[in-house]
Amino acid sequence: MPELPEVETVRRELEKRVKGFTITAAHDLHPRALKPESIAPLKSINGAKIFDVKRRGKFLWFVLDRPQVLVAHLGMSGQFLIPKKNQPQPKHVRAKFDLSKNFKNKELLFNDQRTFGWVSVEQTVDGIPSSAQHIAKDPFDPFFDRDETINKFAKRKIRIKTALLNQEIMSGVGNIYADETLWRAKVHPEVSTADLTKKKLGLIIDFATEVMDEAIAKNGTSFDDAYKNVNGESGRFEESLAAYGRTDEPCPRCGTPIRRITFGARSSHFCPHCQRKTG
DNA sequence: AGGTAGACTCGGACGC
DNA sequence: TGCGTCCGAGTCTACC
Repeated sequence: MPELPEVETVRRELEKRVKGFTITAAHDLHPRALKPESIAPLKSINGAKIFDVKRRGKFLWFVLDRPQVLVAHLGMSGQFLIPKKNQPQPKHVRAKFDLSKNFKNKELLFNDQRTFGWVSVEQTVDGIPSSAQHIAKDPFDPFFDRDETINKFAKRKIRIKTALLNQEIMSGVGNIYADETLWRAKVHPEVSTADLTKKKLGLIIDFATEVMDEAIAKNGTSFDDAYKNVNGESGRFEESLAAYGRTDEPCPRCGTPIRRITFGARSSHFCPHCQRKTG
């Protein structure tokens, strides 16, 4: 599932491969591909040159030679793919962008099996697209404020796992990296933010940053092949997961079998020995 | 108003 | 083999 490290991997690859190209033709090919809030049809960006590819949390957008931006969210299974010649067409293409630069042409596909992803044409405010205005800065943002984020966590009275998934407190973390973060921090996912010291909350932020940084270095996690980079390759962080998806396997730290619980229709994996509810 | 549950989505896994 | 059911998970909405 694409979380920050996967979206950042895609962003970097897009920056390399489509920056400087002009979108000669953009097509949406599925009724839900274009976000209903899009201020214009996709074809309105025909002729736009891509200046840059940016990201906040899990939101991705293309800066164009005009005020509007092309925004994309990968949802659970969205992929940007640039297929090689003679490669079979992916199965769930939701949008297609014909690109051109100096008589060189390529095709950028937005592929999405579960259709939770979308693209849209939007205005920006302070450089951030309208659909991402409510999304908090992620820890890799140069203006990310660690103390402010600690205070935002501390003001809440919710399970720490739920808080980590809340993109309005700190963005980028999804279910996989939330479990990995809490395993590293030795904090039970159901502990209330109100019962954690500011020092501990700071450590949790630091571990989240660390685990996502390591995942970026391995091009992300491809847990179930839903996530692929632009070139079709998988990430290599899965082998480094300590807790997520490792139910009944020994905790890499103490050997106790990893447990899986569910709340809020989400699964949480943790070590019952290292991550206690009390203490 | 803050917190939580539920809806949306669909292909793969699982069970009978 | 085939069919029905469950599962996952980001984000938004509705409800308490």
